[in-house]
Amino acid sequence: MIALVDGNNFYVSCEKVFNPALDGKPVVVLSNNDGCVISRSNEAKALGIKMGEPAFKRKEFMEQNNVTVFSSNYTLYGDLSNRMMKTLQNFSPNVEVYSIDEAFVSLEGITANTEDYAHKIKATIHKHIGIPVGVGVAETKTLSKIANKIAKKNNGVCVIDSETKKEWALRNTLIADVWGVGRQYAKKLNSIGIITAYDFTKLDSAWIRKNMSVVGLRTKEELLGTPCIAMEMNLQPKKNIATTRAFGKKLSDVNIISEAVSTHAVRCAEKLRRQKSRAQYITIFIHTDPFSQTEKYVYKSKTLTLAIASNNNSDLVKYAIHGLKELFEPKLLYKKVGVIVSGISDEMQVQGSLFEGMNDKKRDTVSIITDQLNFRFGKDVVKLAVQGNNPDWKLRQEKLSPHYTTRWNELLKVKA
DNA sequence: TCTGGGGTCCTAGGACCC
DNA sequence: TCTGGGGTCCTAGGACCC
Repeated sequence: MIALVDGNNFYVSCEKVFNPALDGKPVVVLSNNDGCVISRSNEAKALGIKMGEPAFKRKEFMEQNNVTVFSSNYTLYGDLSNRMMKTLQNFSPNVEVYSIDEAFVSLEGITANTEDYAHKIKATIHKHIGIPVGVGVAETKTLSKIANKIAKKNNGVCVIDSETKKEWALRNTLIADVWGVGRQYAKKLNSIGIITAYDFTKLDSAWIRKNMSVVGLRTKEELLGTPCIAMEMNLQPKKNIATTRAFGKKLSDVNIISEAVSTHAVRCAEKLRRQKSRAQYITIFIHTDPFSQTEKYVYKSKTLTLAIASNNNSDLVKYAIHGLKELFEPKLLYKKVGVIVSGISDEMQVQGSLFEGMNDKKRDTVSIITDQLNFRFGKDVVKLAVQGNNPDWKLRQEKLSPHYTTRWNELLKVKA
């Protein structure tokens, strides 16, 4: 059996850990740049605030209804997530961290009563981290996702361990809510009369193969109880790494945009070094405001091949700036730039270049020491001059909560 | 005025090889 | 006049996930 443990309204729940007075009140967390609503408390959902809604459209409504609003604080959520995953590892040696707020936990070899065990997991996470979770248990990942959804409507735990329960669960789950079935497939399936997960398990496999590829076929088998999606316990290195941000305000100055691009490139380099990889390609993209009524939308991108795969700051920045200069058109008002690195290989296995020799060890050392200093003293304490200091491209984060668990000077103060 | 930021996998079709 | 049969690699686009 596999348990899916999933934090309820995760980002909002993280904020509530340090603001217990918010319990029972409407709370939302916004995306970067305070753009869209990306996490809502149950009370906020009840008010009709939708996932992904632009915050500015709901500003007045949220003020009138005393909704507490937070900018996203990924440092905090990431830290609480790590703690949650560590706690889960006490329950099973086989934990797959699936996303920031959920994990699959293999219950293979656990002899305790499944229902009791699931309740114990839920209670322990709540006690240790302060986050409410739902636990869904079933034979396959796809079924445990369904169990988890049912759990959240009940007391937080749902175990599907018999044919009767399975059929009930499948009959009471819309096909659109099944893991692996998105909007497009749901529409197509509904149009031929497939409404529930149960209907889908009765659908002809050849039709599924033809219209939804092998991925759809796996979903059908998983719903029937045959595992097709394995547990993946080891963190796999990323095949693509991206750092992209919308600007705090629209920009047309290439020098300021260069600061943003080079900082994004450095972030990508840091992510590469963290997973001990190097990248062979770098893509730079830039675009204007896609929502603008008055200006035309312009999107451009450029992919460059590095002479030698690299993960050091100055290499990636050099290529990124080069790419930007090729894309940049004066007089346009830009809204966002991004850097994506790909062609990722192991740090230790680098193909040298016929013309440029091997990697420059000195520059790699500089990057490593920069990492150490920045980890100890704070992000970008040591940086390249081109990264600059102009605030215009930086995110809007007007409602940011403190970094309660990761910065000494932002620790919660308690009066006793 | 104000609309996020990451990822993965699969397939078809074209270009190429013998 | 007749024009096979087997592969691989790459890319763009489309679907999905959080």
